[in-house]
Amino acid sequence: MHAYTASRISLPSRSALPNRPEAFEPALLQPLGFYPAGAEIYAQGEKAGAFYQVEFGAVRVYRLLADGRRQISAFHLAGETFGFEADTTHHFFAEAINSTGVRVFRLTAGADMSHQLLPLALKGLTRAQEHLLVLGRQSAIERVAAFLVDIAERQGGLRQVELPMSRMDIGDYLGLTIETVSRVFTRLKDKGVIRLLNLRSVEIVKHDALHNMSE
Amino acid sequence: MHAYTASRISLPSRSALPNRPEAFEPALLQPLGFYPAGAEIYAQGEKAGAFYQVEFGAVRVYRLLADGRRQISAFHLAGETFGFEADTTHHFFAEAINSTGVRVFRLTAGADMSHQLLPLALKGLTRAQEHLLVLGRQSAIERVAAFLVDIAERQGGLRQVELPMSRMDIGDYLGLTIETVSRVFTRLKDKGVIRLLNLRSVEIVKHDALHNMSE
DNA sequence: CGCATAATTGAGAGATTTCAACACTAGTGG
DNA sequence: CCACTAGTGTTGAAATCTCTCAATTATGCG
Repeated sequence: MHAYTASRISLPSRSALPNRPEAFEPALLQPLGFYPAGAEIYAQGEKAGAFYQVEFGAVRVYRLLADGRRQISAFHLAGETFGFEADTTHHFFAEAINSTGVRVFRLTAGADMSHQLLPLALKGLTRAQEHLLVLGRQSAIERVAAFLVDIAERQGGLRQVELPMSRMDIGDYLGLTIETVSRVFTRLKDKGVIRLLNLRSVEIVKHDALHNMSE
Repeated sequence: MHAYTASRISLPSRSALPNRPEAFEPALLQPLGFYPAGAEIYAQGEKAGAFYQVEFGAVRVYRLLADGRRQISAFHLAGETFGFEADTTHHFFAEAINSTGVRVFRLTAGADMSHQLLPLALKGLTRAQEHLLVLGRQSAIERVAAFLVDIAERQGGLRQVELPMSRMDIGDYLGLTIETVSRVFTRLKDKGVIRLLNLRSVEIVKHDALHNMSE
């Protein structure tokens, strides 16, 4: 349904990220999975039993309705963790957005990882609940502003934001169509709030304006 | 901002609930808080350090925008657990919807509750992510259908559903206005899918139709 | 019984979607 | 190196859905 081409966008180095990624023991012994653009990491209904940490690239986690409508519940950038499930079954799909390296942490029957997993699960829960406010109560321009602010913060708060995902991905994350996403980008550009350097990178010119818009 | 009056709706007994509530040790020694309709259980920004289990009644957890728009991220019915936070600070508000009894489990520095909390956090995460699909990609009628199906299941899958919350709460949960919620109820009634026994109780006549609508 | 609150209904306005055309981009192969 | 092509993004116009504003009805508690 979706076909994506690898991009040459370089994400900020891990040390530039606001939240240093956790080091799980024995992290270096865990297998590193490589996924090309669009590759499935796991599917809804599949047996779960691991969690994942993005080394480089980006991941989308989503769910589908019967008629193909898609809701991306989260993007995961370098250093971030995803894939834990309440059940022994995956409730969502996860795909590499572009060339992505993922460290896989298998959950073994013996080892207890509750300590490490609980803060990650709680962080994810807070994120999801905050996103509910965006989807439930914010206008298109507020949603895009919130998205840009969020991504910018996760990339270290730099002026320039690199978007690893397509407009369609952004739309499916924000509950909007690609046309609306595109129109809002144009509106923000015309207002002088952002500059579109190219399709996948945005410069935030009026950081305050963007921030105010999103709350 | 909101004033609610207590209702006389009797929720199903705990034994009728599909998921038996966890028994946390030493549960019976934990204080039982009583909250009248509309009372605050905790506020955003407040110090966290406990989690809560509904004994009777119902709770809404929500977040506000600066201009007063509200998004309810979850309702919690008898037997359900809520209130764990990633941080030491509450990111949301929690209020009793009507007269509600809540068991409070303080998190003490010594005791480690990761084992008990992780599955609850993961369950909450899955719920929130599923709700994202509803808010992001479903129409008003689909949202209300999904809501009724969800509440019905959590009340034991009975034909008759008791709604402890107002139309405004439902609207703020589904990202709709009260007028739209009301119109959708009327539409579902006219289609013969549900019957409105009174304002707070709904009989599901065509369960399959409702279920199909919500997916 | 009566008042305040909550819910329903109607009509018009507004935001986003849909459908359609066009432009741009990146990768391919001549 | 350029033309070609498929995919991606932008823009426009009309349609649709939900919201807003307003009036009416119903409910529940004192």
